[in-house]
Amino acid sequence: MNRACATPPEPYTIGQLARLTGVKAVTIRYYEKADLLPAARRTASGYRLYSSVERDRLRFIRRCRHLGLGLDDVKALLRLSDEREAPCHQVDAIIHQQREHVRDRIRDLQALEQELDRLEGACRAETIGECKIIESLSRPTER
Amino acid sequence: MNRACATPPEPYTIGQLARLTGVKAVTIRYYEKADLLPAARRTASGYRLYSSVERDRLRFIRRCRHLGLGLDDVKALLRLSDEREAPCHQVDAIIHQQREHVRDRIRDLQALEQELDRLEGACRAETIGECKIIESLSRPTER
DNA sequence: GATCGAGGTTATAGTTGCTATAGAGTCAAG
DNA sequence: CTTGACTCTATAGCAACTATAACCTCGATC
Repeated sequence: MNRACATPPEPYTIGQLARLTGVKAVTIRYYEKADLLPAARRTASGYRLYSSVERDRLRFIRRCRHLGLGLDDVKALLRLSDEREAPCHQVDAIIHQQREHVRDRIRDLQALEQELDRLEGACRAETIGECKIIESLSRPTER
Repeated sequence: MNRACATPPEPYTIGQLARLTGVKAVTIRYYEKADLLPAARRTASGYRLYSSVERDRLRFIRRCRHLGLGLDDVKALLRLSDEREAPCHQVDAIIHQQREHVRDRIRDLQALEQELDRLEGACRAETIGECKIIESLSRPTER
């Protein structure tokens, strides 16, 4: 039997939850400590036990992280997602800000890419003494 | 007199070097500890003293960092830049790899941007209960 | 000569989001 | 009853700094 195939019955151990969500057990414990997950119920011997509630919460977290959101933003979204009557502009704001963030980062990286392109095309030499790359990196600048 | 205007005479204190290179004094000390800079000469009272050699080295480092290179790569480039007779294909390789790296990262972020665009356009609701963003983040997935 | 502010020194802890390690206990199967 | 997979805790490490504390030094001013 492949244990990855069948969905185990509730409650889940931390390893089962890890397999169900794609979040490693160590990371789950870390999330608990970081207050993204409530302290888990325990067996008599101290093993953590989880239900589908935590499973869904973890999947939510994983999706947020996949969007590049920081844990603080994830925490905010988790809190917000529980208040179904609250206005959702705060949710919009977090996503919007993240988009701006990503956009800026892309622009930065594209500038970087150009610079690296330029640099990579520059070296036609055999030795470092003649290498345009090193030369370019060593060239004096205003500052 | 604005101390940022006139270039101070050598030797430089750490603060002067910081102003000359745009690298903060704390970071300069950090670079020394991280072996990117040799241990500085000191005054009788223990102040670090620098010359134009370190100034140029720091500018080199700053340019590399600006290209997104890690300190290990910077260290390698610094070492290579001193061997003027050595072949420069290792230099090329570092720059090339970094370009690949940046390219990959851009691709990742562009996918992210699309996803965030989609998400941001989705919410037409007033309350979180109806918010498509939260819904989208909560939706069950295969894993 | 006392004092003041700017600048220097060290060592240590914090940042982010985990990951790795050590050393121990638990559980189900053979 | 032993094996092996799993779990527990606590601690340290990663990258590349940044922040803090507590102290020392320098040049100028009163």
